[in-house]
Amino acid sequence: MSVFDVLKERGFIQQMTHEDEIRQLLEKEKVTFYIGFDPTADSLTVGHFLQLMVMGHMQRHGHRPIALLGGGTTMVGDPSGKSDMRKMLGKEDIARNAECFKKQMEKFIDFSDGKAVMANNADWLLSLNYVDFLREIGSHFSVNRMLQAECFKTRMESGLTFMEFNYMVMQGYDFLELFRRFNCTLQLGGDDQWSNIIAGVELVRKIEAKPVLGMTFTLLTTSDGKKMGKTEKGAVWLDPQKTPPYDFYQYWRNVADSEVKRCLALLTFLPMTEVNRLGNLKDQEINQAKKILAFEMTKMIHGEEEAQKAQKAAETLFEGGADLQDVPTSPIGQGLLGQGIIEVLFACQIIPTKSEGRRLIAQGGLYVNSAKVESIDLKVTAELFKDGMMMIRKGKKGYHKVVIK
RNA sequence: GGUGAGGUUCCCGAGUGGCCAAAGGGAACAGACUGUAAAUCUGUCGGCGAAGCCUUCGGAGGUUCGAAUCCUCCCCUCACCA
Repeated sequence: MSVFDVLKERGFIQQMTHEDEIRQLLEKEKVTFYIGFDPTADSLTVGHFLQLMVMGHMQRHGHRPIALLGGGTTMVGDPSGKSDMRKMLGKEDIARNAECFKKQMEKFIDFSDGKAVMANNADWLLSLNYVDFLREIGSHFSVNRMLQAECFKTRMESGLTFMEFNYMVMQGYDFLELFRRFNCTLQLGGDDQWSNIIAGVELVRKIEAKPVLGMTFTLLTTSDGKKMGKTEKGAVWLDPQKTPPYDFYQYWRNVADSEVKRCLALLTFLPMTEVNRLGNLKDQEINQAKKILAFEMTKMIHGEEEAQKAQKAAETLFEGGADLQDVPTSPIGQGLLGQGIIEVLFACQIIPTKSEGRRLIAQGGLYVNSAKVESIDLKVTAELFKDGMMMIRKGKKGYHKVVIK
């Protein structure tokens, strides 16, 4: 089975510039391909992870991935699919973010012995000469055509700066550079990158007269079209500092029934027979599939040990048990003893404001050691700490352990 | 640069001198129902609080007993024209 069939079967593929050529190429040759990642934050997200899964599948079938860090393109910012211009990032921030990306990627992709390449488009974009670039590259782009591009559509109403308008040209140029440097003949990316990918494919074909190819993958969205990987706290990050393994596990443990199969196919390496079996479970049974999804993903990203911990903590809290060791914990100082419950929760950042704490108690949504808090006047005393800890439950699933420092 | 339309609480969007912490919708949170799911229903949804107080409607001033609403200047966005 070629990697093309694998990607197709698992539901990755969205659009292709030349379907037959891509299929044949992937079956017959070892292909060097690239996916670009713009370091706009200091951690990758699950959206990036989907791209890394693709890289993983490709690499397993002997193809050579290039992970292209957008040190140059991030200076400009991709307008695709965004309704507003992104805040401009400084060079130092971008470089630091790129380092973070790099470290995280190395956990999933094997970069040893040239099995994969890490590149950064800052290396060629930042030193470009404006006029030379316009003459050599800009002359191959038709503004008339660019304006038709899907990725600018939303921006044609709300406004698009010339800076961002050039993003497509820069990404097109990336492909040309990678083709020249590494004989990279295939660009992959999320479906929001379709316009940018076409730009690159056409540019290389015009200048080099070589049949390079492009293909996009499904975006990680829920069935009603919303982006997945978002929580009330923001994105689901791969960095354990930003999204703790327990929260990460819980996110996937709680995905909607209708997403389970898709997530298993896209975000794990489980064989499709298993994915189909698990994804077709019904009612209560499908919780098994969610546990496996959550465990597998946590394992890939945070390691087996963390995955075990997260799973154990979750089972203890939701299914009963004694081992509370791995539940998220907030330490408090001695000085908070005798204070009101709201003060303590606020200090632990379990509640963002005191008003919200009051509201929570008024609505009966706060529990201390499994007992509903009836009054906002409850004082936190030493008696509430059993075995040195106080269990807080916010709503149905927000568990926190509070311990005294 | 000219002309026109705008900038409202997380988002969309009403509000054009007191009844406005500001309609409605979305998101979010809590409760009921459940399977740590979805859908549905109910409640909450600026902050601090016992009442009450404080901060908010692009920014800075001003008029007024009283301004998101009126005036002045400034900043920004969009459309058409140049």
